[in-house]
Amino acid sequence: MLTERQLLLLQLLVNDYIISAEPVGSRSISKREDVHYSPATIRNDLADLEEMGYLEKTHLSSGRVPSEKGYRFYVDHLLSPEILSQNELGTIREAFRRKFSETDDLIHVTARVLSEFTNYTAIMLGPELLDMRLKHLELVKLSESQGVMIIVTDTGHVENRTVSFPELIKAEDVEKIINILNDKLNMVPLYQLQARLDTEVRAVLKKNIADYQRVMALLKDGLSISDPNRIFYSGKSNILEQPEFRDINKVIALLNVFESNDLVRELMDMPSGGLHIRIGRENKLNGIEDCSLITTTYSAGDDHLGTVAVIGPKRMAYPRVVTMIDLIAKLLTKSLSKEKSE
Amino acid sequence: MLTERQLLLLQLLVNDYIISAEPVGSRSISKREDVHYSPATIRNDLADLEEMGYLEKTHLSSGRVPSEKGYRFYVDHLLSPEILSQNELGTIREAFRRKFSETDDLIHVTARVLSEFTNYTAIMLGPELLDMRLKHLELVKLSESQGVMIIVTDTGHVENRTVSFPELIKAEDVEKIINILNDKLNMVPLYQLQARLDTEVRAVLKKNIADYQRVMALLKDGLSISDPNRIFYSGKSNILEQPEFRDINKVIALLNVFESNDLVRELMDMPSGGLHIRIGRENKLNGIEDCSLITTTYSAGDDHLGTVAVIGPKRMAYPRVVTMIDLIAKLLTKSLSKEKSE
DNA sequence: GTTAGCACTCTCGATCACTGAGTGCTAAAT
DNA sequence: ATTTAGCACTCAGTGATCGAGAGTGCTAAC
Repeated sequence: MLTERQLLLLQLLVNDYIISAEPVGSRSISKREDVHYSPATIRNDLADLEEMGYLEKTHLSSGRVPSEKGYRFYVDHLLSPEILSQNELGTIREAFRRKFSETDDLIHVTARVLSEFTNYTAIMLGPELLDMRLKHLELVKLSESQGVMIIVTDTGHVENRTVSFPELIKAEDVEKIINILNDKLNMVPLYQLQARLDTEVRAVLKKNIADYQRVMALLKDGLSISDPNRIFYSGKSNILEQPEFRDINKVIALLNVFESNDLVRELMDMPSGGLHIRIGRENKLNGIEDCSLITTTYSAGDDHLGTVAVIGPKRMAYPRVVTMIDLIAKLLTKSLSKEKSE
Repeated sequence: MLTERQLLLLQLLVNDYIISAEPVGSRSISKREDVHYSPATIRNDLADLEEMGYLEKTHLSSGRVPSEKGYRFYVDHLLSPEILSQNELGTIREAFRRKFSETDDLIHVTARVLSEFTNYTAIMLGPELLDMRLKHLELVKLSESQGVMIIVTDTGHVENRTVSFPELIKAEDVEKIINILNDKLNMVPLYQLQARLDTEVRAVLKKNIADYQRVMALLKDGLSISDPNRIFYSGKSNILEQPEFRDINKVIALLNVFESNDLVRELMDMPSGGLHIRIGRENKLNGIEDCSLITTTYSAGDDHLGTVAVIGPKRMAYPRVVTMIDLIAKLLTKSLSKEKSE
């Protein structure tokens, strides 16, 4: 168990280190106004904390730096969210007040605000596409042989894919097909589309459409939703201003992670909704051992949850980021639900 | 005027420097098998080339490095495109052979191939949205008050935006409106949509729809195309492996440029189609004084031109990149036109 | 339990000498 | 008239050395 004083010292040390990025020594802690222990006393406690694994030294006679265990303890027990100034709060609220013509737009703005107010990198992950339901289908012919299949989901998300038309299909037939589909597949979850095509649509098509087998092929093709949800970033270069990223190789490793959507999706995959903090190696992913990730979820109507995250160095301003990401996820949720029901 | 030997030396020196990234000395040039001049002779010529502004020294007694003027001369007069191995050619062709469900997909793959085979960063800029023509409009109601407006262009590009519905508008009315719009606005360039709404649609709506003023407001809103064309990147981290980017500040400057779509669009704006090479400061943009940019255009049917670019250090493997970007732009054009007319 | 004092460790920056690569210039060779 | 050999000179980079400064651990006194 940690003594009161040790708790205090750990907290002060982490706070200090977050700001300075330099190993913190006993003397500099003891100089603070709110501390009236001598350097020697502090040294003893720091030595204990180090022995217990909460602190580390960069070399034999340096000041201390929090270990991952230390950060973990800090965020679990010593973290008090930062209170934002009225000023900042106002600016952020203002950013969400304007009208957004596209959902993508709103997501972009959210990412930008988050990265600008934290000075780290913001990552936005849309809700799982496959969980959405079909609201409307449309098939537009572009030329004799090519067309676009458009899928609108219940959240207002729009997917599109190019399809090649069987030759000589008639315009009325296209209309008929679309009507059948919209009738039969309304509000079906996207991941079931393929299956329902066989069970519910095939028979009707057979009855109504001449060349129904080719049409089925076209539909199968057009309704294959493999496309994963999109990922947006903002402030990628912010993280580079952190002193821990003066080493180019770390930068390369990090940017490589960002370039792989799969990795990022894996990285942001959390066991439940709400706020999560992953520190350093707790992220099971090469290249970001020196980063911390804070995620939370936002909702895009009903139970469609998206994820918003901030990634920065382990030495992250946790109090501020926690407050910020929480606020911004709530504002985003509000904006999205307003769009739906206003 | 440059002598034969000077031309040769300039070419050899640039080629050498492109590979080694180190200042090139007279001795190392003279050691090549295809050169039989002594270091002293070469030194004299290099001194002349330097005097004429084609070469520079990093310090008084260092080897030479090409100046921007030197690179310019090199690409204008000494550049012979690299011939790709059958092997590489095959792999690249193969990548374009598979089926793409979305145009975006194809663009992504193009960017990836280009960055992987050049080891620099690829940038893809879609055709100007505003030049496209309206092929099909759709208005989908999501809830009582919200809907999605979908715009399909003649190239198969799909745009969408959320709109708020006037209360109590009837489903048949929505259908009527859409029919009118599709009738009146077919093949109108997107940049004219707003204007045509007033001149051609207003009167018809007035006759047919009860609450026509509110509907007009909705349409005005939904048809405002301000959204600029999208930009894709691939291999952002490749460029960081170049020794000239060991300085973090250059990296930050470059990534900042990448984060601003406006800047990148400005950067890639060329006076004409076809291949362009911009070296260093020829790019009028802070942050990329040390980069070269090679762009060319691809076509997405008719006269919709998009731009594809490779950005790397001034010391770029020009012969290879020129060959590569040319090949890939052609393959992309072919894939896009195949999609339309196959 | 807390603090003062002291010897010890390690980093960082400055200085210095040395090496190697490269140049410019002059005079000899072709 | 070119081309080349020879030589003195310049400069970046490396490694060794040194002192200052910050910090620690330990012991003994408060």
